[in-house]
Formats: sequence, structure tokens, C-alpha cells
Amino acid sequence: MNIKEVAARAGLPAKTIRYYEEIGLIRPLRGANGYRSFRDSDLHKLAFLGRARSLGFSIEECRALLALYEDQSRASSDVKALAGKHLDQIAAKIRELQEMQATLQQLVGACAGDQRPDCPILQGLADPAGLTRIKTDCCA
Amino acid sequence: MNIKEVAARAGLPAKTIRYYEEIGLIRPLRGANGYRSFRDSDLHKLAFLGRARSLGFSIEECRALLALYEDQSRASSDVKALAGKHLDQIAAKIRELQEMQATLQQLVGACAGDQRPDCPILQGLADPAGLTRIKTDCCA
DNA sequence: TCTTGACCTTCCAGTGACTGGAAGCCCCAT
DNA sequence: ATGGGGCTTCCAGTCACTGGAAGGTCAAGA
Repeated sequence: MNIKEVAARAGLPAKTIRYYEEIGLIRPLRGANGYRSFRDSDLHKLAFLGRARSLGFSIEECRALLALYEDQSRASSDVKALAGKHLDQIAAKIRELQEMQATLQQLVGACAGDQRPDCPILQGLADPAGLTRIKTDCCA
Repeated sequence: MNIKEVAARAGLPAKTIRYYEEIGLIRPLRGANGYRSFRDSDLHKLAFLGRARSLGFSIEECRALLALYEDQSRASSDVKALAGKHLDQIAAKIRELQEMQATLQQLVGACAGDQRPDCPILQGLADPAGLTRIKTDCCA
């Protein structure tokens, strides 16, 4: 299989596949012409990587997952620990974004959005006391 | 004010402040010795930037916000539109993370996490049908 | 006066995970 | 032989910093 076909099948850009080889995630064979020659096992690894990446695992986490996947004597507790740690990171990121969202929603909600220059959003950014005041008014 | 003091007051690393000058977000004066000399207005801008960044606005969005902040004849609708677009992005990101979270939670929940190699997490990553099956089992 | 140490400067390189593009083979069909 | 698509490598850019080296400046103490 040449790179274009494996890219289509794995659902990854060819560029990304070359990059994954460069950083040692896969090691496709090479034909006499220098072209990469992908086996089914390469395709499977790439699809695995694509799914792990789409779940937000970092490249290094993907490398560890792939190593566990290939290790027949792995303990599922190791996989679960890795995934659990990642879940914690996702949860933390969600909380962080929700805090941003809440603050910003209050500012946007307080802004008239008309032709006048007065703007609680800019006031909130310029002065955290103002921002707090809005919150206080809202929740009081 | 020298950079260290303004950094402490604005709550930003000195490195970041130099970077913000480099990309034209601020233009502090210079003393005869070549040191940056920050006015109160620079400090205010830096604090503004720090808050906007902490709400997830990109540097270019911050640049636009700062321009609106300085433009006395702005329309608050412009600010509200910018903030609203950013809120949409935040909401989209949260949804994306929640989808990852849901999928990963199902996989982690199905994994025994013991000394045996059998692992639904790896199976789910290796084979989306397996992943779907888990979901189906769960929701059926 | 000299020295020490904290502070300041610039410049260069690296992060993560790609992505775009240029220059140049290779292969197949016409 | 020519054209077009596919393949190769390498370099540069993204975003928002961050670390570190090399060197100038300043104020306080011996």
C-alpha cells in the first residue's frame, strides 16, 4: 500500500503519516523506488493512533498506548491508569472552559450590544472589581 | 516602572511582556540605559491582556479587544459580537471534550484494570466496531 | 574604588502536532 | 517523449510563549 491509500483508509493526512514515521510511531517498509510500503499492521496502527488522538491523547500517550497494545503480557491496569489520568485532564479542561464560559456569559449578558461605546465586557476586562461587581449584582 | 515590577503587578511573566511588545500589543518607553519604562497605561493594558487571555481569547482577539477598548467611538455591539463568537468557540470545545469524555468513560468503565492483558480500552481503540458494541451494550 | 549580585538587554532555540510549499524523482498512459 | 499524478525530502510556519546564553547596568556594601 502506498501512502495515499493508507491515508484514505486510516483517515489521516499523508503528511501526518510521514510525521508519525519521523517520530518513530510507525516503521513502514520501503520499496526499491524509495516509496513507503505499508502493511496491514501499519494501517492498523495508524487507525489506532487516529482514534487515540481523536480522544485527545497526546502523541507520547499514544506511543505508550501503542506499546501496551503490542505487549501481549501487559496488565489492563496499566492501560486503565493511563486512560484514567487522561480522563482527569479532560475533566480539568472542561471545568476550566466552563469557568471561562460562565464569566464571559455574564459579561456578554450585561452588554447592550448597541451603537453606544459603553461596554461591560471591556469594563470587566479592564477592571476585575467591575467584573466582580457584575457577578455580585447578578447573584445577589 | 521596570519590567519586574510591572510583571508582578500585572500578574504576567516578564518574558511574556517582552513578547507582547515584540508583537506590538504594547509600546513601553525606553530609559537612557535601554531599559523598558512602563507607564500606568502600559500596566493597565497588560492587566487587560492578562484577563482577556485568561478568558481564552487568542492574541489576535486580544489585539482587537484592546483596539476597541482604546477606541472611544466604538460600538458595544462590536465588542459583544467578538465575545459572542468566542463564547461559541468555547461551547464547541466543551462539547468536543465532553464527547471524548463520554467515550473514554465507557471504555474505562468496561476495563477490569487487573493483571490480565484483556482490555476493552485497547480493543476500542483498535476496532471502532468494538467501541460501538460497548456503547450499544451500554445503552441498549 | 572595587566587587558582588540582582536586574536588565538581545538573540536563538525549543515546545506540540502538525501543515504548506518548493524542488525534484518515479511511474504509467498516451 | 510528454504529461500528470504520486512519491520523496527538506525547510519554514503555526501559536503563545519559555528557557537559556551572553553581556550591559545599577545600587549596596567592604
